[in-house]
Amino acid sequence: MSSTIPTLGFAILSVLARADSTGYEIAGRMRNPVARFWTASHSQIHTDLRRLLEAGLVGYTTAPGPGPQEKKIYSITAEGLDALRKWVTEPPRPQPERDELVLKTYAAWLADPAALIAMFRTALRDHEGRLAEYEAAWASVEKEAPAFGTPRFGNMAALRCGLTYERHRADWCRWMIDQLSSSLNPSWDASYPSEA
Amino acid sequence: MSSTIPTLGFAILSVLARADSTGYEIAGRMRNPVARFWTASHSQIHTDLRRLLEAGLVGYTTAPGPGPQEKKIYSITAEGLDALRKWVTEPPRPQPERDELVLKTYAAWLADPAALIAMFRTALRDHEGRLAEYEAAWASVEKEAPAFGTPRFGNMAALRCGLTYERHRADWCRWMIDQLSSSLNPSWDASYPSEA
DNA sequence: CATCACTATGTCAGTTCTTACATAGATAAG
DNA sequence: CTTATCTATGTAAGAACTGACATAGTGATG
Repeated sequence: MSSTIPTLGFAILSVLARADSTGYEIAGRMRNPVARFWTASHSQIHTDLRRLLEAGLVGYTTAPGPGPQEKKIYSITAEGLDALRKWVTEPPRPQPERDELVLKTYAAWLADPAALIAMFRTALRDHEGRLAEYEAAWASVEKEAPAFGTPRFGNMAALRCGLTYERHRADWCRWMIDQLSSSLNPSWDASYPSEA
Repeated sequence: MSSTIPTLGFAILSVLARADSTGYEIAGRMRNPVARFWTASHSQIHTDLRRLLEAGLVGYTTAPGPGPQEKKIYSITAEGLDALRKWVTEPPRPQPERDELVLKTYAAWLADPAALIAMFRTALRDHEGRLAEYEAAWASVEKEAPAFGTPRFGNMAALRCGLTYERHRADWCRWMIDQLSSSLNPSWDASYPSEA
């Protein structure tokens, strides 16, 4: 084929395979806790929707919209579903690892430990917040035990990854805070009253 | 300032803060296990090095090179070190989460479980391989217990993150394989000999 | 002796993505 | 009554990045 579908295209198809949506709703669904793994701005989603449309992988019906343009409710076509099914089991291409916090960590030896502690505490709070969200969602999905072949199975599987990811991240942040704290006060391990 | 430094610029500075390097060497150091968190192609690194040079954050000396051009050994300037130090403790901007394997997982309910198992087994092998690398590196860095203020502290901290990340990933892949296996053979939990 | 991998720099076309701009109705909060 | 937020679509400039091309010496493998 002349035009290849970018990964975002498949992310869009993955959303549409569950429910017909407007471009705006697709963006929202990708920001939702269970599906927070390929976020994109609405402008990029609109661009890629047009390409999916040209490739015949999606279609749409119109409805009156709030703005000057009509609202377009997109749905996946049979060809789109085929393409998505085929793509799912293809080996993922090696991802470029890009993590700003780890990069900062790599250069952390140059900076002020106290400022670093503050930064990691903020990161820890974020991760703990998301972890709580995921754990609540997990509790309900685990009881349900969704069967393979239903969309809820996909939710559960992605959620499981998010859950253990946030756990690992929070643990690592705590470890960093510990390391940085003991570098501020090297005699922490002596732990006897300072005003004896 | 008119031109902002992209994150890759700081990744380059982080490498140069440890040792003077050619553009080629920077790319290599960013591919190295301990620093696998902001990879980039050499073409992008050359582009950003020129911008860092224009901003006065790096300098270079030349030496005879293998190709038609001279080899340029870059080093970080005092201004570059200042900029890097300042950047390190600034809160990281929210990262766009993009994970192709998790995206495939979200759509996994549409595909063939056997093919998915094969895909996750491959992913598991990759993660276990990197985990073994990281664990070996960790054993040596832990004995050393590098002090804050030395580059080895940065190595240790980044390595720690990579280590627990690969652990979480490998665990998740194993969990996925279990889930998918039991969907293939739903009576696995009965576990009595099939040829009794 | 040929071929391959490694070292080393650079350009260029094209893709992907971000950010800002532009429009506009409904609904809720202050 | 004003302001903000949510719904909803789109354009356009520019940043960031990929992948292919181009050049060329050294050293190792076969």
